Amino acid sequence: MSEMGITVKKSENFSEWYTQVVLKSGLADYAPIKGCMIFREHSYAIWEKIQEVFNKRIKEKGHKNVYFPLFIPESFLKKEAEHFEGFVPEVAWVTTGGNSKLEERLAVRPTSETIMYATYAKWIRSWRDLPIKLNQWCNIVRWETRATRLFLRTREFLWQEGHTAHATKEEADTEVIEILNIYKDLVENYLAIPVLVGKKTENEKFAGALYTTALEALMPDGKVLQMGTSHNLGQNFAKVFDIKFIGEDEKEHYVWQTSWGITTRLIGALVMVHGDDRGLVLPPKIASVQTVIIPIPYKDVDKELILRKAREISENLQKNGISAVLDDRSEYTPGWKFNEWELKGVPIRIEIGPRDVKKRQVTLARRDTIERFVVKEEEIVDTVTKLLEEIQSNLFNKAKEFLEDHTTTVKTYNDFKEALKKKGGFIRTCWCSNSTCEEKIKEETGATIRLIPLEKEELFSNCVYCDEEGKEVVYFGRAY
RNA sequence: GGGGUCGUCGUCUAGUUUGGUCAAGGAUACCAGCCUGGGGCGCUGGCGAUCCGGGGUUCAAAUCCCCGCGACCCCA
Repeated sequence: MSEMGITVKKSENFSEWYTQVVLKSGLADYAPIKGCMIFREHSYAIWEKIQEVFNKRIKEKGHKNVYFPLFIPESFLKKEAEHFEGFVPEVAWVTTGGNSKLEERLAVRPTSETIMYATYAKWIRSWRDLPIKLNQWCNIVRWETRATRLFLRTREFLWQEGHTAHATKEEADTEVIEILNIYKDLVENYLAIPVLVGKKTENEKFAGALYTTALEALMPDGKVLQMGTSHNLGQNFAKVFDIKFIGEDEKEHYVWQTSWGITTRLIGALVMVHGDDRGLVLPPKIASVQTVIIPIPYKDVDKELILRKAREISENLQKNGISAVLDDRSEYTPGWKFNEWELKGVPIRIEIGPRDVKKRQVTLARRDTIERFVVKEEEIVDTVTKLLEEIQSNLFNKAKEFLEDHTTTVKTYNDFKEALKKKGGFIRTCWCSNSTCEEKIKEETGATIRLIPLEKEELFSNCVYCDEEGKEVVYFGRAY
């Protein structure tokens, strides 16, 4: 047996399993630069699917896509002090152009607030210029010094960053929540990954924001992964970049801004949450190939007949909006193909051999459960359509169950530590809102407050750390 | 942030402990030819590695020492 398949079990060595799935399924490869990766066809197709879904949703809301420069002058980055402090440790700098040293060094964007907002200041004069609702899909560089992981933490990654400017705080608040909801819909209904949504604490918020909201998902190893963020920037950037408008009241006002993003990290989450010992398992709605048809020809039977049937099925599926690939490569055996497509996570496999042709049927195999059954020819489209939906919801439900199983409510610090150690996951508890307690807990356990739920939950105890009066219910966890 | 492991044909690896047997062995992939086809099938032949890079020790280095580069794992 070769080393082509996954050689470790997800349950036995999660890290190693993850790396193998990513590499062997053809999602990604290492680049010859430390901490950088290659997004191969398979992962880029997933990214394009994410783009497709998200673009559609924000365009419906009136957002437009743009592209701003990769380089940001140092002076821009420095304008908002908190923002600069937050990002400077991991900024990559361009100091030389050709043979000449630059007068002012340029940051390779770690995020584009500053370069975009310098321009917003130029564009905005009147309340009639508002709101501005722009988004860009681009690459980002953050010079990580910590250990990097494919998709999860790399020095360069792809993302989408939305940047809006509004006349009032209320409008900005609404924007933040609407985007958060679009993210939740994308992640839960397409990627089939359940999330918790909420607000970040002061310690965890975006550098320079008024407040940050986020989606957090639970990975099978009990660690928490942030799946997207949406910030209300308040007027912090408006004040330093001088983004002002004359309102209907004939007075001068600073704009209220938001920014929000999701990254290619989502693909890493997809691998971790749904993958199994055979490789990737893709939710049908995000899979670029939803069905693969594998003809099984024998020497003594009419190969053409089988192929013709296979083609017919493929066309029929595509006519009905189901993506299908006919794998008619004669140089590989059916068994070989089964393994390859399973590794790549294709939701449904359709086998068609002499047995099937004779009985006017096909054999279906679903990737999520590895079940196999026979379907009559005329029922293929209906069955596949239903099965795709079923796989989609099955994946979500399984992940949801895991999330619920691994969310523990505690009242005491001892229970907190025990739950974290034994199960990991989310620890739901009460907190006094004092950042000292938050920091102490982080120091002692490595867990941080991932979220304060948007809809306030009813208090049930004192602060889990200091035992002073509890002010809010929060969710702790160890984050990636 | 702390600790550990590792780097040998495209890939996975044997060899490193104890320097000489290594002009580096195997498997897989790849190429040619057969055979096949409902789970990575089989047979024959072929191609393929200045042992991650640099320096040092030595009569002799894949093996020992130093520096660098890169990757992985574990813990917080």
